[in-house]
Amino acid sequence: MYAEILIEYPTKKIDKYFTYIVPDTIKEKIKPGMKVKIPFNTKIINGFVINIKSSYNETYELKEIVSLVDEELILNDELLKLGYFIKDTTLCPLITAYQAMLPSSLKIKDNNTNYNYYKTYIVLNKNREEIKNYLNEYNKKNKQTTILEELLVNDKLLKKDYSISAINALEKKNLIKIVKEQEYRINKSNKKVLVKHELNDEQTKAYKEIIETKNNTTFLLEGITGSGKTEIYLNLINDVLKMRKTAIMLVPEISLTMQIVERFYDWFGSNVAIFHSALSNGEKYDEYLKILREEVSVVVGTRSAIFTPLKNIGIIIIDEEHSDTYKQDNMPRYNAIEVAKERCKYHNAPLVLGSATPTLESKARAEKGVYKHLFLTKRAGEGTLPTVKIIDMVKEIKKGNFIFSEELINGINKCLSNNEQVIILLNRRGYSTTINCSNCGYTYKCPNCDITLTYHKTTNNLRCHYCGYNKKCDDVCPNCQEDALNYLGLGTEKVEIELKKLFNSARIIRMDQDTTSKKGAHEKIIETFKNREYDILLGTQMISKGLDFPYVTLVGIINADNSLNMPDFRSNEKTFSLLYQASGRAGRSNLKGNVIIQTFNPDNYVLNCVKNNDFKSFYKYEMNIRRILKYPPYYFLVGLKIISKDYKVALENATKICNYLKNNIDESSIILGPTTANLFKFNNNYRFQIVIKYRFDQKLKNALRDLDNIYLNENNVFLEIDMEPLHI
DNA sequence: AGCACGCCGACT
DNA sequence: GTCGGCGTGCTC
Repeated sequence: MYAEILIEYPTKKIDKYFTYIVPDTIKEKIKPGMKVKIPFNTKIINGFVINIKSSYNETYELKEIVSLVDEELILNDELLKLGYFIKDTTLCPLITAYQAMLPSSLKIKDNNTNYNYYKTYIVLNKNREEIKNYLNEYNKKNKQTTILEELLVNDKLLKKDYSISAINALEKKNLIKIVKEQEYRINKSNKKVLVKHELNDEQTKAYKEIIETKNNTTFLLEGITGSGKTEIYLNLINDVLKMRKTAIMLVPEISLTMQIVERFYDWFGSNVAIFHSALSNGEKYDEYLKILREEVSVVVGTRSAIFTPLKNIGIIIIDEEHSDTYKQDNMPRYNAIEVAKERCKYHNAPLVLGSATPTLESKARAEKGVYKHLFLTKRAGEGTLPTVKIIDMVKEIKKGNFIFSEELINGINKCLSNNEQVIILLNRRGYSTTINCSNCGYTYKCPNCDITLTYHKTTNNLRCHYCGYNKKCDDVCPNCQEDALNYLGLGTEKVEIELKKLFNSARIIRMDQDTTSKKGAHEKIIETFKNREYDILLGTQMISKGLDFPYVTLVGIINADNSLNMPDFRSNEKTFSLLYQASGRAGRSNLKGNVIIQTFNPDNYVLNCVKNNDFKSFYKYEMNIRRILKYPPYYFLVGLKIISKDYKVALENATKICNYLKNNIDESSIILGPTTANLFKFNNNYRFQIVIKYRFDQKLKNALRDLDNIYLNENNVFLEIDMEPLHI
C-alpha cells in the first residue's frame, strides 16, 4: 500500500505528490486528508495524505511513513476536492489551500502535540445511600464531609476548588474518584428565551423567496442599513436546522462579530461554533473539534470559516458581501464568496449575499439575473434614515475651523446636552500623516518603503504603517537642522486631542488599530460605548460597519476626501460604501439621526449620492465609468507583481513578462504596464506591476501557469499573480 | 522550504 | 593550510 503525500512546505517548487510506503501498522487507519510524519531528505517532517494506492510506478526507492499525527482530524472528501478548486482558481501550491482550511493549531506544519483541554472533577464512587450512611456513622464535620455533602447535591465538583488532602483521604476511603473530562474553552449553555421580532412584509417576502428555493441559487439581498437583514438570516438558519441541515454565516471582521454572535447564541445556544482571528489557538481548536464531532450545526466566522468541515450544508450566508476582507491577500489568494459558491454547488444549497452597498460586480450580476435580486427598502422597527449634510471645508477653514466645522461642533453640543451619542469617523490613524520641514522641504520617508512616515504623538515616534519601521522623533529637521518641522495631515490621535479640548466634559473613546491591539479590546470598546459609558466614539473605518448603537444620533465624517483620493479604481465605490455604512450608524432607534460629511469637494458626485441615500444613482454613475475604462464588472482582472531587491532586475523582468503575455494570451485582452506598483518600494523590494483586463480568454490561464513555472527557479526576482484582485 | 554539497576568498 | 561565505540542486 502506498500513499501520495504533500509536503508541509508551502512553495511552488515542491508542489507535487511524493509517494511513500504505508507500513502495515497503520494500513487500517490511514485515509486521504490525514496528517502524517514522513522522512523527507534529511529530516522528519509533516505531510498530508492525498491518495492511497496499491501500486506505484516510480523507479527510485521509496521511504516509509513514520506515523499518523492525528486520527480524528481528517479533511473530508468535499474539502479535499475544494483544495483543487482553490489551486486552480488562485494558482497556489495545493498544500497552501489545505493549510488555509485548518485552524492554526492544526496546520500541517504545526508540531504542537495536544490542544485538548481537560478539567479534573471529583465524583462519588458509591451510591447516595451509602454516602448518607457513611456521613451518619461518621458524625463529625470537617472538610471531607463538606465535600461529600456537596457531592450529594452536585454530580461533580471541580477538583481544584477543594483541599487536596481532603480529596486524597476520600479517594483512599474509596468514597470518591477523580475523573478527567475534555472541555471546550468556549461554552455557551442553552439558548435564551427569545424576543423574536416579527418580520415586516419586505423581510417576509425576501425570507420566503430564499427558503422556498430548493436548489443552488445565489441571492443578493440588498437592504438599506438597519433594514433587519440579520433577522432574516436567523430565521433562514432556524429553518435550515429544522431540516436537519447545517449553516455557515460569514461576517467581515471581529469588531462586529461579537454583536452578531451574541444573537446567534441567543437563538441557537450551544449549537453554534465561532471563528475569528481574536480567538486563541486553543479556542479555535475546540471550535473545530465541535464541528468535526458534529456537535454543532451553525458556524459564524470570518473569511476562513468558509472552510469549516460542516456536513450537509443547507445554506451559506455572507453578510456585508462588499467587504474586502473576504479576499485573502496572501497565498492562497482566495475569495470566500467564490469558495462559498463552490460549496453551495456541492451541497445544492442556496447562497445569500447581503449588503446595503453590494459590490458593482454583485449588483451587476443580480441585474443580469445571474443572482436572484432581493430588496429591503425600509428600516425595520422605528428607525428612519438619517439626514445627511455636506460641509464645504474650504469655507470653514476661511472661518478658522480647521478640523471641525461649525455645524459639527453645534451638532455634537446638541447631542451631548440631549444625552445622546456621537460617532466621529476619520479614516486615518496616528497623529499627523506627514512631517515636513518648512525651511528645506524635507519629508520623513520610510527607509524600507516608498511611503511617508506617520507621526504618533502618544509614543512620540514616526511609524511606517506598511512595514512597521519606527524611529524616534527629532526636535529639528534632520536635513537642515532648522527648528521648522510642520505636522501636516490629520489622524485619529490628533482629532482625539482636539475633541477633548473642545468638549472637555464629554467622555471620549478612540478605536483604531493602535487602541485595539490587545485581545478583547474591540469588544470592550464597543461594549462600554453601547452601555453609554462614553459620549463620543472616534475611530477609523472599523467603527463604520454593522454596529448597532440605538443612542447614536450624530455621525461626523472628517476628511471624507481621504478615501476618494486613493489611487485605486475602486476608490469611489469604497468611499460610497464607507460613508453610507457610517451614516447608517445614526438614527437606528426612534431617535432621528444626522450625518455631517466634511469635505474639500462638496460638489463631488459620490458624496452627493451618499447625501441623498441614493445607491441607484451612484451605481449608474460608477458603472458608466467602469464601462468606459474597461474595469470590473465589464472586464475581469489579473494583477501581476514583479518584485526584486534590484530595481533593474525587477524592471527587466517586468518588461519580459509583458512581452510574453502579448504573445501568449488572447488579443482581445488588454495588458497594462509594466508600471511601478502602488507601493513602489516595500521592505526594500522594488515592485512593478502588470494588469491584465480580459473577458473571455482561453489562453490566459495557461500563459499565467507557464510564467509561474518559469519564475519558480528565479532567486532574485519574484512573480506574484493575483487573480481577480480587489485593488491594483 | 531546508539542507548538503561544493567551490572560492581571507584568516589563525 | 582551514573556516565559512552563499550559489546549486535535490528531496518520495
